[in-house]
Amino acid sequence: MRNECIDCECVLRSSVELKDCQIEMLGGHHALVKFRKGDSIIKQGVFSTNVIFLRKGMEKVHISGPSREQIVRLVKAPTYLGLPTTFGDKINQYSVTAVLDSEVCFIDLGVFKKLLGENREFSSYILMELCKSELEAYRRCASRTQKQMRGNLADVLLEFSENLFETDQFTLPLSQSDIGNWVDAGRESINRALSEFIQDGIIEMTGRKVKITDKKLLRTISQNG
DNA sequence: ACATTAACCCACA
DNA sequence: TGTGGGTTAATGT
Repeated sequence: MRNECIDCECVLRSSVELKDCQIEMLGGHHALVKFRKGDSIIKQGVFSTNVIFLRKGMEKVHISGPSREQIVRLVKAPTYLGLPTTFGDKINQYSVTAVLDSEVCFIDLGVFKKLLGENREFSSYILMELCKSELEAYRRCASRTQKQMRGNLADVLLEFSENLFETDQFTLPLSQSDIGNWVDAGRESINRALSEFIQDGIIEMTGRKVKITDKKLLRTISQNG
């Protein structure tokens, strides 16, 4: 039987050579699962002993706050999911939900820890990823609290076009109220701001399809906020 | 908050 | 397999 871990990015991406026996171990203790958009992959408050690697798709990471659900960030494949939540605590501290059809691999935490112990490069790669992600979180936190809504919305659009989809034309995977939850705004404000962007010729929209026509202006809005 | 539209499910032909 | 009605979620103002 073919070991699908051999060419999986969870191994390749780290640019780390796992030993054959380590790949074997991974192969024997994982489960590949497909999720449709809207499906919940990690549920806050639920017991978990798996590390999850996202092979394909895009997910929103969200946490239930004092009064409402807060979207923390969006991630796309390939990446690990739930490292902080499975290492830090047996109970998930946040939720992850697919916003596009996705493919994920559940890896037993014990096996994952064993890999970290045996393979120094692998563990330093993981450490690096977590550091980058923490820095990113700090940056976003400062930026989001200090910027006006239009600036934040501009950031979201730029995020989609530059990091997530890498095109100027894409289909929003989130509803407007989700975007509101993301940038701390009501859905109506989002709607109005989007209309303004259209008026100003910055974007074109058909349903959820977005085309960015004036990226420079969008950047300006993002900067002065 | 309200009106309009789109998406979805189900019964029925 | 296709169509109308009824319901709900998303959107626009």
